[in-house]
Amino acid sequence: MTTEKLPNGNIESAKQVGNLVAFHRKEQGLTQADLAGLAQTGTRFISDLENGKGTVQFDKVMLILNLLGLDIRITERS
Amino acid sequence: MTTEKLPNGNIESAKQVGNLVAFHRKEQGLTQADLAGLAQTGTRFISDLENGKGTVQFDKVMLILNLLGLDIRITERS
DNA sequence: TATTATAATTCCCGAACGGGAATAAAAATT
DNA sequence: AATTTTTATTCCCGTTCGGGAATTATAATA
Repeated sequence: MTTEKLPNGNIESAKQVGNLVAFHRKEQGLTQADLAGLAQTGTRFISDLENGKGTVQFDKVMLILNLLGLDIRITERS
Repeated sequence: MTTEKLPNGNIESAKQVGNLVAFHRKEQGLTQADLAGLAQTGTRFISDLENGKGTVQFDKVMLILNLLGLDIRITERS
């Protein structure tokens, strides 16, 4: 897997979100199966998400970010 | 339509995103058809999104936010 | 209030999500 | 290197998205 830098600024792609999810999941010592269990979803969804699949459902993404203690903020472009 | 306050802080629901989209779209003098055209999608998707449908596709949501000049930022919960 | 513009809802339906389970691949640990 | 754990990929298949178009409802303007 190509190690990509984590986005410090704005999110521009689903792949960046996937990287964030994978990073913070591991940071908390969780496997994909763990996170899938917490989110009441399947491991395939977690895998898809972490690999940057853009067509995943929006609310599921929000749920995962929430479970990992990540906040989403939307602001006007400066 | 119930006028709801726009979220100043973190996004917690798809409905909040929908409110943001609707607000900024109108602010820029765009109709749903206009925005749908820009995003190469249909008016039904815009309507669904603005009404808080959570199962819309993640990358489409990002595209719309982008087109409206809105930035997405994901940070660790303080 | 009448008229017009905009938005929401419904229908049909092809395309694709996503769960579960199994397998393959990759990573980690000893 | 061998074993074990974790992750990725594939399959089957029910469910649902989402486009287009038409209709209904709502909002806006004269």
